[in-house]
Amino acid sequence: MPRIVDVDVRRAELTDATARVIARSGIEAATMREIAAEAGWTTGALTHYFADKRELLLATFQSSLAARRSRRDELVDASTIERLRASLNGALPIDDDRRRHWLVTLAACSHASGSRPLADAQRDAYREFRDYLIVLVEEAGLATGTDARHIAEQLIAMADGIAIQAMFDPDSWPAGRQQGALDAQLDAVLDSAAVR
Amino acid sequence: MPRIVDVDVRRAELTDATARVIARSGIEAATMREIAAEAGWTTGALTHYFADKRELLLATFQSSLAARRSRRDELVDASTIERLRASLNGALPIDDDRRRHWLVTLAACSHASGSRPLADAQRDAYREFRDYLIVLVEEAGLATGTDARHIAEQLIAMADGIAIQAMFDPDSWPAGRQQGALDAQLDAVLDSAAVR
Amino acid sequence: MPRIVDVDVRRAELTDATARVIARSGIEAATMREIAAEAGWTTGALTHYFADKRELLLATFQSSLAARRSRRDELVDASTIERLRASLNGALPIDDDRRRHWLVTLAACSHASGSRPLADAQRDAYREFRDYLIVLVEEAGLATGTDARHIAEQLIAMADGIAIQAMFDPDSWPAGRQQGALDAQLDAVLDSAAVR
Amino acid sequence: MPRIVDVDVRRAELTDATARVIARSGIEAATMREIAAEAGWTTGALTHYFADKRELLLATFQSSLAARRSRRDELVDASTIERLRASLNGALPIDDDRRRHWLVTLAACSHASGSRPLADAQRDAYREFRDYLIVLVEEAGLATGTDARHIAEQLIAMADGIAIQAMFDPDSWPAGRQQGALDAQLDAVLDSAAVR
DNA sequence: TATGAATGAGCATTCATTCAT
DNA sequence: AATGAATGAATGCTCATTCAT
Repeated sequence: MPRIVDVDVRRAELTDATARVIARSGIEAATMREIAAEAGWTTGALTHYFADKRELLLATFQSSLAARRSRRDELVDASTIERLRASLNGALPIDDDRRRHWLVTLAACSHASGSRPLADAQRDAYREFRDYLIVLVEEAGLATGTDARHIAEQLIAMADGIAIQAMFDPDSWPAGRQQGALDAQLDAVLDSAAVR
Repeated sequence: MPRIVDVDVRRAELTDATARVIARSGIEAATMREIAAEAGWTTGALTHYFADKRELLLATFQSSLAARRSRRDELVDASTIERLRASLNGALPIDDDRRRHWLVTLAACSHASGSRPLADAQRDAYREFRDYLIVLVEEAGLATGTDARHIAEQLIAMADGIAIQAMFDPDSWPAGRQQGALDAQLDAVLDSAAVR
Repeated sequence: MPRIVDVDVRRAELTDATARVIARSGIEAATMREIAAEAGWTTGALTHYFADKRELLLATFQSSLAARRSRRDELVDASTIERLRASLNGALPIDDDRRRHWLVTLAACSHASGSRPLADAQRDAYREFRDYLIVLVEEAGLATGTDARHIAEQLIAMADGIAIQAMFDPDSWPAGRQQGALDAQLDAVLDSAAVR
Repeated sequence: MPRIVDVDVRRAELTDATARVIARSGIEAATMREIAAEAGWTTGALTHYFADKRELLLATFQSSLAARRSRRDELVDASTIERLRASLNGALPIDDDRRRHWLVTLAACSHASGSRPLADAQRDAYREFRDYLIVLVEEAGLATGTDARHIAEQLIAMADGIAIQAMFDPDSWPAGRQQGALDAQLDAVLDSAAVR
């Protein structure tokens, strides 16, 4: 039983190391050697936990997604609006973790053309997030059905759109500006939905 | 009297081939051999036109940007609002060209951590687009100064946000849905700006 | 508990293989593939022991020098004059080992213009030999100070001069002729020094 | 008829350029492109004058030898002893031309294992020089027959031996030291021959 | 004659992967 | 479980050579 924990811990160490390497030096520098060195192991050790590199990359991407989800789910006690706001905030690259998540996501995206499982994981993660937001939108009484979906999609677009700009031009987009822009747009959506 | 070749035309053929390979098979499959084969040349020929792979990738990205800009600038005779709408539409992956541009952009993004010139090119392209939109926003009388900038940034966020979703989940985002979502949000922005 | 390998032994195997290839087919034929094949390994294995080709070539040259030095130092019990004679003999290409050493040295020399470490190694090896001979010349009571140095340099010139001729025209210079010429000149030097 | 002169002039320009590149950057840097650039031509032009690289290298070596011979033969009016002294001096790398000749010679030597014509040219050049010296030794009345040959070989060994040391350690062997060492040894040989 | 575009084999090197220990 | 030696295919790139102009 302790062994099982060990394996998961070790896999997490390795996917974290992978994410750090990708974030620091780009996907092309993320070789098995470099990742192993970052994690403090040898290349051979990696193969005990991941059959091959593709699997490691996929696991890294999924681990990054899981971390984002778990951050989001910590707020289970907050109000619906607060959870809405917080889960959108989670999409902004406003700290190292979130910035790393975006870098891993973009790396995965640029490999997705060549890897079906990666493309599927990416699509499913997006859909999971969208569905999560639809529930919140409905819970908050903003809209229902197709309208709720459109609002959820609009909210994701807002957050992702700001995030992409911040990734392209970090100097122009310090954390405060990102959150300010997101809050302003979110307020506008909430207002117009409330009016209706 | 050597064989005369239009260097710019040849370079464009090669960056186009590179973009096609990246879009079709992902950046990791974009080897010099594969690109050469796609272009109908041998690897050695590539080095006549690009010193090395990094230069080819940078040129491919810049060529993709230039194509997007030239599509945008064709509308020089249209009204300000039409040009606004069209230039945002240009950001949506609603046809093969635009979809390819996004794939090249994301590939460049995942390499930017390891390549300063690529990161700079990406940042500059974003700023150029933002500044272009600011002018349109001011021309359209929607806002001036900082407000115009914020609106421009909001518009980009909307378009890029929809685009990213469409890249992650193409099946959920046919061209019509993308444009519908963008138009709806754009109308909301225009309305709220008009009210003020 | 990985496979245990004596790194120094393996490095020596590889530099020996390199020297054999250089001697047999010339430096331009000494490719990583050819060397690996000569050693009975694959190219990838070379990189476990040498970072790159330049390092392998430098190590090969230094190994060749070390072998020559160790042959020389075996005669530690002999008389000074015998050691003098023997160490000069070591410079003549009178057997496969010594001939190979000269070929490696000349190959290194022709690469030295493009490789500072190689040029330095060559210069240092020459100076080490000269200083070794100076000590012997003084020990033998032939001369001291600057005179000892000039005699040492003259002795090296004699040996190297014969060696170079033998390398250029092996057919005219069988082992016996080389040693005969060297002995005759060495005797003349010893005589004239004794007279003084 | 003027064309024929042109061809020889052009070939000489090209072999000179080759020698300069070899001397400056080592044989491995002596690519066809580099040589063509050094000569102020394009690679294609080289093939008009030399069938392939091997032929160019061989011609370069022979041109370097011819230059050395022609320097030697300018002294046709001098005394036998002066011609002896001067022709040995010609072997010392005491100026750029002579130093370049040695670098070309050593480069050729390191390629000779892989090129029979180069090895033959080298051997023949050595024999030609030896025979030239034998004639001078006999003319000078120093010795005849086998003795003359041995003296000639000894003189070459002296000069080449000093030259090799000067090539390995140029800092320790300025022109003056080289000539001083050669003169001293030459005097000793002349004395001992005169005595006999 | 001279160009320089184009070739394609060959190079050093990298890398994911395997496997004996 | 973990090592690291070894593999060998694949990569980016170089280069002598060819050839249409």
